[in-house]
Amino acid sequence: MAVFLSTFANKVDRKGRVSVPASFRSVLERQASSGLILYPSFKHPCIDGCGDERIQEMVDSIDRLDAFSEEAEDLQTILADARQLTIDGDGRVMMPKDLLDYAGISDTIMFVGLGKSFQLWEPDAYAAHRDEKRKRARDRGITLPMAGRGSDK
Amino acid sequence: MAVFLSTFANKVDRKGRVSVPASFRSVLERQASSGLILYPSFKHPCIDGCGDERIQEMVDSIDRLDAFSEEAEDLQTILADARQLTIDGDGRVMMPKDLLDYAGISDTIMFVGLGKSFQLWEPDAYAAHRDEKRKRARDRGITLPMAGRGSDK
DNA sequence: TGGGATATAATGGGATATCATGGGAAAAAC
DNA sequence: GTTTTTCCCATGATATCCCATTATATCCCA
Repeated sequence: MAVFLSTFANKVDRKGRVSVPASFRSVLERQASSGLILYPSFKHPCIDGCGDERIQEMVDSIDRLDAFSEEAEDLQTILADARQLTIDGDGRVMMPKDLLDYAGISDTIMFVGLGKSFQLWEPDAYAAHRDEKRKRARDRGITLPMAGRGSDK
Repeated sequence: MAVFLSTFANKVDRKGRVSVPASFRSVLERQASSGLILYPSFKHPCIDGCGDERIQEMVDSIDRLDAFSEEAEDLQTILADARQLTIDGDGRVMMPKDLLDYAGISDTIMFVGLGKSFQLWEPDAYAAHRDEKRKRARDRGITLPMAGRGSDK
């Protein structure tokens, strides 16, 4: 599997560990990711996550902006707040407390696949967020502008 | 065969497994699909399905949008709700319970070929849906402009 | 063109492997 | 020396693999 797909609800144990969903692990391994990178979302009360590949792309993208622009500075805060977690032999990571607090997570984490990246949510918050997004998508009339096809025009 | 055609009714066994129709499997294999992707339909009480190829295109398309745009977020909900199922040695997949619930499926699934994709329906719901669609097509007088021909202009 | 023989398909069930999770002990940090 | 982290093993649930059975479709040859 090459992309982060689907959602998974896993438990945070008393030591602060969580199992990374097996399918997410296989995506990360394929990226030769030495682990997994998390940072607080600046749009939502959740945690954004990805592998090394994606972070590298983000760094390159930011680098392409004007060096001292406000935009570049804002985006650089993502890098400053990011954490690199190593996955242990059982497929788990230690969740930093401040990130859990930021997302309002207590004992269960929703892993949400978004293709090239993923998010971690508190289950109820995610349910609300998902409903809102789906509703908006439906109201607008969702269309998939597919790459590499005539309809893409 | 290169496209998903015809309809097939297969049983969901007590373990939640279903045989993917052999002709659908051969289409997926031709795509080098390691499996099959399912997600709840936006428009109907049924499950949409396709191969890896199509999802990969979708991910690439979304990736081309601005990383934190609303449009990208709406489209990502599809990825979050999608499931990748692997086809076992006997040509079967494990159906996730929530998808079965969404489509109201209990013990029999209708596989409906739609060319480049397909749908899974509860048999009675599909019969009703099919009648309605056929009736509408007849009332309107259906026409099909074929691609790649003079008439296409 | 029959009509039996041989694939292919769908389905069922038991054995095995994988995954998520919990807890203890060793190692490292403070 | 106490706390925190890392490593290792145990467990239950669930998915996966493997084999058997049946039905249908395809093939082959008289």
